[in-house]
Amino acid sequence: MTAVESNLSIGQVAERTGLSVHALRFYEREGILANPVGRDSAGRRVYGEDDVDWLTVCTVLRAAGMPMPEIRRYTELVRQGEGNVSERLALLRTQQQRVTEQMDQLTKCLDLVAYKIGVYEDILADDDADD
Amino acid sequence: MTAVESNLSIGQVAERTGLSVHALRFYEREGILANPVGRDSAGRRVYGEDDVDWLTVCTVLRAAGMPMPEIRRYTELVRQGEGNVSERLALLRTQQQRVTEQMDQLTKCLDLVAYKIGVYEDILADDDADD
DNA sequence: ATATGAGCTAGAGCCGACTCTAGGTCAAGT
DNA sequence: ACTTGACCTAGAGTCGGCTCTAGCTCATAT
Repeated sequence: MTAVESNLSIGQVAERTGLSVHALRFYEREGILANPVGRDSAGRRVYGEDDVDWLTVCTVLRAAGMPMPEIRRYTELVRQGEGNVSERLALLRTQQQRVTEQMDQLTKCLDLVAYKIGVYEDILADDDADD
Repeated sequence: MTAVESNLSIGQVAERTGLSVHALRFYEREGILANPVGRDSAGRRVYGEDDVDWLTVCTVLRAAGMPMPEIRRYTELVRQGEGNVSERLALLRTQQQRVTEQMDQLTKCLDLVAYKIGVYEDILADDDADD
């Protein structure tokens, strides 16, 4: 059994994932949780360690620009279980490509910026030499 | 003399830079052009080759997440000419750091995604073997 | 008993960076 | 003469991803 129930409050999950409590509620509404979040007797959310793990994956994907609808779709597929591996694969490959494209752009920018920094550093060095 | 006046229309600049004509007008309003764009007798914008060059730099910076206000500031400094090299340097170093941070996140995501793709590929391969 | 703090829902608001619309000018082609 | 197409301005609208507010319920500490 993989029932790792550590019974975390939304605040604790926020702390662990770096997401705000607002964002966590928002993510739930958006269907971005592998298994529906439980509630205690007072209606408060009760998260498990596995939710934290899933949310951590999601933050990595989000930070790399994967759009919410795709994350939601991926979440649905995971929730459904077996038998949809090729769709999951397709989503991940799309993301993989998105990431490599961004990398290219960042590299381009880094080259440009490094070059310009070099130029400006030289100017400053020459100015100092003039003193 | 560096007056490279090729007299380009906004449409031609859009084509060359990949920006929309809307975006070009927006950028002008935002002060994102090294030298103020000229107008012809009918009030139409007339760009030079150097504007295209500058806009190209800007798109690279934008694509790497440099915010408009910083691009505007950088543009102002370039417009002012000499004597503000260290502020330019500071802006570029900020951008350099922003870019490397993004790279880290993308790398993290790429690792995760590549790992998961591997897992799913194995599953598919096993399924095929079962046939 | 009451104040504090964490949580709840539904829904409004915000921010950045465009994008689009309305209503107009102008030059060239048919 | 008139249509087409590229351009103009001012300003409104859009979209994604949160973020915040109002008004509420609880449990715990003083």
